[in-house]
Amino acid sequence: MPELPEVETIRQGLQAHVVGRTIAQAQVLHPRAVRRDPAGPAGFASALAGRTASRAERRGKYLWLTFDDDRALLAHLGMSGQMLVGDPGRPLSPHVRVRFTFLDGGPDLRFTDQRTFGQLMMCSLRGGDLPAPPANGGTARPPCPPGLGRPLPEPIAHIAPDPLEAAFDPAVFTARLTRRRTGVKRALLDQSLISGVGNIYADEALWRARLHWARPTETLRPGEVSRLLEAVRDVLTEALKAGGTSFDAMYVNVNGESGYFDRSLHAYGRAGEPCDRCGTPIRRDPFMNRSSYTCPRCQPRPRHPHP
DNA sequence: CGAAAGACCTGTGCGC
DNA sequence: TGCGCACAGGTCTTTC
Repeated sequence: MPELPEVETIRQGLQAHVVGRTIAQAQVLHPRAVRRDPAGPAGFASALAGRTASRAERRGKYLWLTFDDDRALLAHLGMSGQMLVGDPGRPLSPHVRVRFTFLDGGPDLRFTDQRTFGQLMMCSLRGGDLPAPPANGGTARPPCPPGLGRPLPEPIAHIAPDPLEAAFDPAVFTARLTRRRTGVKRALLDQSLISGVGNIYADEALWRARLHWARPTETLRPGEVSRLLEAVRDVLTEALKAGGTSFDAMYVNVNGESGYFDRSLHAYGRAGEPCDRCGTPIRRDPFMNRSSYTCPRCQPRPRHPHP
């Protein structure tokens, strides 16, 4: 599943292979892929024809291409979304939802999404200081400006900063987290509190921080919160490092199910296998219509778990 | 505002 | 063989 590290890898791929090229045509092959775009499939397509992206940016699991008039193409990959760049003549797989061709006749871009939870939409950028134009039409600006208050797509104004961006404030996060009345894993998955973390990396971070998923947020001590935050940062950074080389060929397979981080997983999906720290079998619990994996010894259930 | 449940999707693997 | 069902799970919407 594409979480922050996978989405960042894709962003880098789009920056390298799509930014700076002029779109000839955007073909919507499945209307559900643009269901949130108020202009509909035809409006979406006509809004993109002839445009040239200036940057590829990301917050949490969202990524977007910016254009020079404060409009943006916003993308979320959902559960199974992929961005594929390759020979425009290759066969069209059945799950391609949107296809972009370019005036240069080079590699096309295909948004492919088996389970159709992902989506694309055109939107406006709001807030922050608008980006200065590139000095000489090149890549003068960093691809993902670290500054506070950078412009964000309007539809994701409610998405909190992710822990790898400069706008992330640990003090603000800590205050908001401990004010919650819920379990710590629910909080980690709440993208309006902290973004970029999904079920896999939530379990991994909790395992590293030795915290149980049902631990009530209001009982977390400052040291535990900083331990958790460090674990989240570490797990995301390491996964990014492990996957960061997968988007450099002409045929670019940028997907979230690559499993390149599988070998490094300590908890997720390891029910019954021995804990890498203490050897106790990892346990699987039902959680929010999915699963949580914990070491019953390293991550003891709290006395008063949040239901 | 915050918390929780339901809806949205489809391919895979399992038991019967 | 074939059928139903649990499972995978991120986000938006609705309800309280």
